[in-house]
Amino acid sequence: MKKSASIPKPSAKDKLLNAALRVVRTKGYSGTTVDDLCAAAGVTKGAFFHHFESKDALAVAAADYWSTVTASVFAGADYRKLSDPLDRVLGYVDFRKALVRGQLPEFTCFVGTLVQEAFDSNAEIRAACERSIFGHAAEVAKDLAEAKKKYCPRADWSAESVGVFTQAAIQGAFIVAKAKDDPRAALECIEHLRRYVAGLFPSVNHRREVKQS
Amino acid sequence: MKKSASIPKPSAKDKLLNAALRVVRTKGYSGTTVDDLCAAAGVTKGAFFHHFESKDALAVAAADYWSTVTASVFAGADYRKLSDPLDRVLGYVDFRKALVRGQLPEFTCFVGTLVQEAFDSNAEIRAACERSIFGHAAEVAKDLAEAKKKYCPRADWSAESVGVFTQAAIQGAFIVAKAKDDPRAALECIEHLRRYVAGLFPSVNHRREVKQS
DNA sequence: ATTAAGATACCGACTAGTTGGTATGTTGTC
DNA sequence: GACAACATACCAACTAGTCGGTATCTTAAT
Repeated sequence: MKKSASIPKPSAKDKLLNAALRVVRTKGYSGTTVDDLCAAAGVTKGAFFHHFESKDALAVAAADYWSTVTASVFAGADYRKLSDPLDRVLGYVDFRKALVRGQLPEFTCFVGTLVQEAFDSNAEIRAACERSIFGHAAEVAKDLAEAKKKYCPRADWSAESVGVFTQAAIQGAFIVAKAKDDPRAALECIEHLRRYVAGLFPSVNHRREVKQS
Repeated sequence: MKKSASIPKPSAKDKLLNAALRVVRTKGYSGTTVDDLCAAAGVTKGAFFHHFESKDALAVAAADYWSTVTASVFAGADYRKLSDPLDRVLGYVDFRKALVRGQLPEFTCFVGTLVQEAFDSNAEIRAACERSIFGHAAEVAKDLAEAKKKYCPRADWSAESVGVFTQAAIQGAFIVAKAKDDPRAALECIEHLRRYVAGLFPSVNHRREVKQS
């Protein structure tokens, strides 16, 4: 769609999408005005409505954008290089912990925030959030399925379902962290998630947590 | 604060609080207007601002109201009568599953929805949500602490932390259900939570799930 | 190489409708 | 008649979206 070589300077569209991720996670979707987004992106309203039909259309685009941004973050993470699938699964959870840094709006989930507000009012936004969350869950489930096949093929849980649960637990971790205004609350929750996932492989002598860079 | 005997007919204040629980869970907090709330409650704007200083003040009151409503729901549930603390803990999780019925806005968490939007913009709302979530988590932690003392006093997890995690997992379950627009996604997540909690007591031969009325 | 012509990207003043909140009644009860 | 509990009318600020306009980039014929 757009040549990415030579860094042509960020377009208003890109700036608006990035601004949306930041501002919406801070103020919520309804609480974010189009003017807020334009100001944060450093563009005008004309630019906004040149690139997006409506505020809701931007939300859909931003959710899809979030999917690609996060996909590349996880694709490039160190734990992906581990050869053992269970190492990758636990490495994923540890990586999620490592991502909990800085202020809350910097590490919480854009689509998780968005879907809370839009699930009932806009079907297209909800669908975009579903793609993002369940697409990511499916990636986690791939490693889970491999690990299950290798270590406990007869276990009575499905990789898909556990993959979704990892996402739920992490989303919930963000909510309690917001309620307490303390990122450490999220970390403790993700610790429990890790313990649960490790416990799904009772035959394995669990290695220690892999430190993330 | 208010005498509850003899059912004197619902005041505008009560109607507004109940309307807030319903409407905010459907449309989100910023997406809900004062007029929406007045219409849903069947009262006028004058009544609204007679009882509440501002929309934000109503949010705080509604969060505290949510705390009392939910506290009485759980206090009156059958699982509370079980004598064994671990039975009560697992009965709690099963009860949470049983509450997942009807449309999404009917069983999702008011304060979970609210804090997502208000954690950064209004400290009093956030604090009210913290009281609600962590107060409830502490109730769950009471039974967890008793169960731990009875069955595995030397286990390396704290009842408080697990109590908070139960809330996180349930909040996350609601988010994935909203994303998928399917309550069953929440049920599957709560199943995983149950498996995790049960697994914290490895010495116990786990009984089957208690059916809820 | 120049130029004409169209397309794309962007600007910012403007508008119609909405929003939280206010000012001023009215009603019933002690 | 004083006070609480509402109701009605209204407003100033804000909000999503529009619209006429300009700058720059693409294409292709000369």
